[in-house]
Amino acid sequence: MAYHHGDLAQALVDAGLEVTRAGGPSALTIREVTRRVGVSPNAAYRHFPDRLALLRAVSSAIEQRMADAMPVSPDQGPVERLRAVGLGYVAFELAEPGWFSVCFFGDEAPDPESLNGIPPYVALSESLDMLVHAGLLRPEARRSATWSCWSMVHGFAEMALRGPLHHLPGDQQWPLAEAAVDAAIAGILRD
Amino acid sequence: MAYHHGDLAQALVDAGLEVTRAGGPSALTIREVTRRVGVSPNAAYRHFPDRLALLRAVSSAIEQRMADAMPVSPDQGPVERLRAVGLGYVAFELAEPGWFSVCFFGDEAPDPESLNGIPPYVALSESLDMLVHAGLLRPEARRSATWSCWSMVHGFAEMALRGPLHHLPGDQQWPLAEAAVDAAIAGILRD
DNA sequence: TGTACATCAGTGAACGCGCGTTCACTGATGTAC
DNA sequence: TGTACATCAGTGAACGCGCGTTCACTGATGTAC
Repeated sequence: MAYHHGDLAQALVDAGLEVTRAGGPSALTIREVTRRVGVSPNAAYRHFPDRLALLRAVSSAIEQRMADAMPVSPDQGPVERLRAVGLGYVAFELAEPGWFSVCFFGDEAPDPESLNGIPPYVALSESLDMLVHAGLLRPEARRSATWSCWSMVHGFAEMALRGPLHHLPGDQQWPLAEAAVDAAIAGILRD
Repeated sequence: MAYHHGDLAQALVDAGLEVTRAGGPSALTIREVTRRVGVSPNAAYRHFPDRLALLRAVSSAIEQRMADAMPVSPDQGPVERLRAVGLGYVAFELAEPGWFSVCFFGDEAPDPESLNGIPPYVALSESLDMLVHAGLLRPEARRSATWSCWSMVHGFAEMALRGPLHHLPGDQQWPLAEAAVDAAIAGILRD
């Protein structure tokens, strides 16, 4: 209605969330996003210098939603907590594969420093700290355990989303996900 | 030299191997591949009905190379064998990420039946069978163990290739890969 | 063995697509006096 | 309070790109008699 949109930047990010939800990072194009908002393509350049800048803004918005979608209940033992974090990760990646790709496997990999701002990484870290504190995980195995756990859940989600488990219906995927998470946990615990 | 190329189909597949090696499945375009062979774009349509058909042919060629690159030595115990298979998988994916994406995570996921033609899957299967036979793996856990192991190695490779371990130099990645594979094995074995 | 002819395997030009981005512009908004 | 003017936030058209694919074609090859 107004010639000036009001908050076009936010509207573009919202549209970006829509398109990446279904199609991942490559689905975000300046033209499609502006089309959805009902604005000319180059209007976007008033708010973002180029496509990548818009994609980064969308990525940040997704990280926020990820945090909201993966709450941790505090009254759990360390093993149960780690299990919940792992299954939460798989569930979120299966539920929102497009958004997931944007954050972790888009055009640029997250660098080690920025990991602390990424909710599932923080949740994983805390769970492992609790395991060490409880004497269930050897301190010197703490670091590699991070990557073993993350590898397992992410690998499983990839199998289910784009890999050989893709053809399996969801209710048959889930028990396999649980088995994978349990195997990862059993594999890192102190003998 | 000859107007008729001789074996254009094979030449196109070879060029496809080149481009996908560096750029993965999306790097395979009719125009780029024909350009490399020095032939007009539509010459490809004499040999392949469309782009996807060519991509499939390239994918088959890669599977063959994968088999050659991952030999199994027969004089190993089942656990050592599984470990070697897992580390071989990680090593190949790290060495040839582009090719890897073509086979497992290209435009179409491999369906369950065709898995038996895929070398690393076969090697994994055999190792797990040996574990069951040796009494180290419960038979009813055999199926889920397949996916747990595969998830771990694939997930780790993704972490190292495109994920948060990307910035780590290779010699620091490898111990983490070994820890991940060992965790997967320990996690699936009979308690 | 020679030759007519079918077929095979290419060519060159073009179509239509969607993309990111730039250009010159204009109407709406806010602000200084 | 009114007004001149700067700035802001859009528009519409266009450029150049690479893509898959199709069209009508032509030179090379092989084969039947």
